[in-house]
Amino acid sequence: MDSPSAIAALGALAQEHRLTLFRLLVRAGPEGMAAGAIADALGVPNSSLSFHLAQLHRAGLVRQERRHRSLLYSADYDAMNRLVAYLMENCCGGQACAPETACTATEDTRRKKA
Amino acid sequence: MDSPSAIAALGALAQEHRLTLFRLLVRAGPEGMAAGAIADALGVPNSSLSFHLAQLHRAGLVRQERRHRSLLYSADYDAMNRLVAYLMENCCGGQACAPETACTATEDTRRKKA
DNA sequence: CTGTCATTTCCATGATTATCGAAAAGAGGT
DNA sequence: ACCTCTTTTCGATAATCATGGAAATGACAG
Repeated sequence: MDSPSAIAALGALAQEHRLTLFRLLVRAGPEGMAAGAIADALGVPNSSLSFHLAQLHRAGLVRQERRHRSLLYSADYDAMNRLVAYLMENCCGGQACAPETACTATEDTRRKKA
Repeated sequence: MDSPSAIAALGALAQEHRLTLFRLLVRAGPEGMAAGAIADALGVPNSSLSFHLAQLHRAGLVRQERRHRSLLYSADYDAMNRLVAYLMENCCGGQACAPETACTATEDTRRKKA
């Protein structure tokens, strides 16, 4: 993870609707949710939601996949973990701290479920 | 951690200088750094740096403490950990994932060092 | 090929944010 | 009380971002 990517990701999350949306997708798991279902859940107009989804997608935090007529969006756990690791990098000069823990729903888990 | 606090924290970090600054303080450890030393390290004018430090402070990510004539700023590891936990909350519906790891330089560590 | 459903793009408006020089404010030391 | 060092506030400018209705796009079923 480099600085511009981290800034893009943090900026994408630093907005009421997008933060709610991302956390919704984190809870939803690797299967994700359709754009319409998300719009219903958040009570946000379609055009606004599309804008926010695009922001999260460009920031690399969210994946897009077509299923029938819908677009399924899902949280990218790897990206989230990389972002967290970047924030905590060399914490305390690397002496006392070594977090490195992450959400375990990686690509492998996803393939199993799918 | 509630949503407005998380948005404030994420927004504070979503800026080139502030992200660099926060990571600098994370590396610096619980002792922190003086505002002037930070300005030198980042090559940012004093007035700009003060603005960014205030943003991080209002977002609760950074602590302020006077030492002689200088103001020492240090990263608030607890706040960082709470933010990360908020992001990953109920990951995958709480089934496969339970990260919960954090930087260990908490207040106790700080008191020991000080 | 046509109709329909799901989603995105366009566009104008209003709101927030970053920048940095100059001046003010706060804290010690003497 | 005064001087000096450190940091913050002020203020104007430029840039970026959020919003939502209307129109366009893309995908599938019949």
